[in-house]
Amino acid sequence: MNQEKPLLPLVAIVGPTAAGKSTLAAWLAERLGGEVVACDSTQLYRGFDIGTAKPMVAERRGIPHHLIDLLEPGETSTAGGYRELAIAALDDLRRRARIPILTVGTGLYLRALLEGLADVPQRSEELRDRLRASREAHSAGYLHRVLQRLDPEAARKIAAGDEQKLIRAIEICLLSRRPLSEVHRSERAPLQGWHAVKIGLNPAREALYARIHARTEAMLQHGWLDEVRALLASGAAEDAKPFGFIGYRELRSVLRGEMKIVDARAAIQQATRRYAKRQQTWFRRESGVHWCAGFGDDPAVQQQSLAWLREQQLR
RNA sequence: GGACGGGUGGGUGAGUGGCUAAAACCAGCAGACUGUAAAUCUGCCGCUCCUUGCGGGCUACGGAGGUUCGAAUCCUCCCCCGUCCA
Repeated sequence: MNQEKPLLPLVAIVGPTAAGKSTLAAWLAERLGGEVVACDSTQLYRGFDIGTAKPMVAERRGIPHHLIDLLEPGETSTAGGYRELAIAALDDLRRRARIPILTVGTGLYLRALLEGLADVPQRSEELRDRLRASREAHSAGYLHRVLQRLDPEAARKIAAGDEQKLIRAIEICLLSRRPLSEVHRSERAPLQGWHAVKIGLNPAREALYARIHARTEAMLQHGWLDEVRALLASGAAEDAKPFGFIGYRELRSVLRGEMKIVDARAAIQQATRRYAKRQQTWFRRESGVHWCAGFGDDPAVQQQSLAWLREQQLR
């Protein structure tokens, strides 16, 4: 049972990587009595600092930052796991009467937090291994045919080549003994007690790409490669999840001698551009976003955001 | 100067007479995505017109000619690039 909580404002800053979300968040937090809550699947990992663009201490302006550095490399972040952590963090902020300001790089996590997730089983590695094994033993399109049998409606929505989503869909059907599409129709539990106001940073594409390129250079100059080397030396498994993140995978190849640093840099910049594009595609559909056509460190954007937030909270 | 090899759409690179606006991959663009999401996947990708169709027109495989019903593919000359010989 959810006890009735008074509705408090929660600010979510959405936008592509390198748009200046962290800067804007700290700036707003200073003026609104807020604290920053990361909503980013990669910043959750301890030790993965430079490449995930975690705000450095100096950039935090003394504002507490939450949901950063909580997982070890060997752990796996998930949308559901993030939701739990975030709800706990929000409860804490509520008690202390501070406004949460989310820096949202991972759209799925925000949605999971705000709208809730369907009540479905968690991932089961054993089942997944078995599915992958039988996939090996069959012809192409096998997983899609399996889902077709379990849940034709879901099968229509997932491409035959999308193994990752097919496996999750089949997993849910099997574990919950119900079709996924039916599960998804059931009620989700949206976040209680918070009223989300969303600000979107949407700088011009070319300018964003230029920033991405420059930021990648800066990250490398600030010792990103050494960070990766140290993480590997500290005993983290080379195939641990965060080593698959943009940049970490390329630099791991450099350390293995499989790639030259200049090529890695170009690959990182390109992967980041593509990532930013996917984020923009996702956020474009996000409802109720107040969009700002600029970077979060732009004073005009900052003033505009603050003014807009004040309007919202006066209601 | 001579001998080979090669010049294909933004890039790499298949293609040796019709099924080729031209494979594949990359880049790019658009999109999907309810527990891996910095992930995964899908569509488009010469120009243009419309009655948006397995539709029409135009342009295209270094350049110019030629052979052929038909050429990126064959022939001739020219221009570039690479390797080797002088």
